Amino acid sequence: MTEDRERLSRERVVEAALTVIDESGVTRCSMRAVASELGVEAMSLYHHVPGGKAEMMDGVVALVQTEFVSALDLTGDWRHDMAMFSRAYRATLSDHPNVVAMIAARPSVAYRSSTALVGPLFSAMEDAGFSRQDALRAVRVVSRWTIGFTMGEASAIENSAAIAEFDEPLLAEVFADIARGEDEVFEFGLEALLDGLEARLGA
Amino acid sequence: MTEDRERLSRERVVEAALTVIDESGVTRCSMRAVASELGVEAMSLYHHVPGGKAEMMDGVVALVQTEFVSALDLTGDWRHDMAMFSRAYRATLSDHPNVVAMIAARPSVAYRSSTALVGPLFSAMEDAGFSRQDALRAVRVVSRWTIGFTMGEASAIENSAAIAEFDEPLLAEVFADIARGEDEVFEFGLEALLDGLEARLGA
DNA sequence: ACCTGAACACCGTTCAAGT
DNA sequence: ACCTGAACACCGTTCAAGT
Repeated sequence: MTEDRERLSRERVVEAALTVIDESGVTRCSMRAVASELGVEAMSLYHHVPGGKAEMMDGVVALVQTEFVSALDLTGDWRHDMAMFSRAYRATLSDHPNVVAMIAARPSVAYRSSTALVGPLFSAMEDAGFSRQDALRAVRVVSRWTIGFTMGEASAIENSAAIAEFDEPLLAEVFADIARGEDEVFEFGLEALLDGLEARLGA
Repeated sequence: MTEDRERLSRERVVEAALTVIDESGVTRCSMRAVASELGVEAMSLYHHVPGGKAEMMDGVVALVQTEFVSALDLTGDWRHDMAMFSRAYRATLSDHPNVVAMIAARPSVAYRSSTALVGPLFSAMEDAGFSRQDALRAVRVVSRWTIGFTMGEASAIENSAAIAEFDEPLLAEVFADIARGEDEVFEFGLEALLDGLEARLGA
């Protein structure tokens, strides 16, 4: 009881929003629901998140992004670091599947929370011989590949109930492949992409 | 006036929803707004879209997907067809930027509307020497890469107002690169990915 | 300074009633 | 068969009022 009476803060509001999203989905994350999670009235939130719901949701994206970036342990080897970035990103997003779509829709918020990653990754790539421009492109390509992949993954798992009901044999095969698990396909795509990027080193 | 009195149908409801989404965004696409677009009351829609808003939104995804798939002109050369698929997908999604996130969140609906594409593409890849499993994986990897890329693109353009306000020099550079246009980065990523996939032909 | 009650203009959806 | 008015249980947000 006394814990609920703890002082409200921007941080606590955003954390409560993430909790609601993880447990009940983005749709259910209303100002009223977040307030109730904190044992408070909806209107109280606006004192700590003046921008309203939009700012609160941006805060959730930044929180998840920061969590993941600060846990990275970069080595300076571009290919290793890029793969680790992609795998760790996917792992974090798997912990918060309902946040993936929010991140995908807010690239500027996501980039803003990723300075600690982007800098060292650029350096590693330029040290390896990539041009500045190709390093920029590569980071963007791998980020989006990872988000795109994980987003499909989050939705596919959610929709697995629909998998069985295909009479079209090819689609049934596609969905059976999805049901088998995504790890192999993720590694397949990641390696293909990194191979393709590495080939650009010669040119 | 008389046009507005035209008989309602599932097709007209879904088309009206797409119009509202294209013009005003997903958020504004309420049952009431779609009904108003058709000169009708919200409750009338339920007679043609019994599943309510969810079914209507699924219908919008299927409509956009079908539009794009039926316009494809496949050649049987896997690399050419895969590139064309990705480019055409991106082009269609650029015409409906507000629909991208909806598609990304409904992979099963999207696949269901893509039979005409998936079949020939598999054949072309198997003819070229890919295993069935690698063909499956490749299609999924390229689909998701394209969706992930286009989704970031749609959001980045929307958020371009935020580009200028970076004091962090690296992020400013990233956003300047984004502002320069995405075509080059798209082609860079697509070619890298296809190169990586082609390399799997040897293994 | 921080929290809140009441109110406003919206939602999706149900259901009984109209034609 | 098709359309609709009224109603229900929700939204985000404002604003004046409380402490």
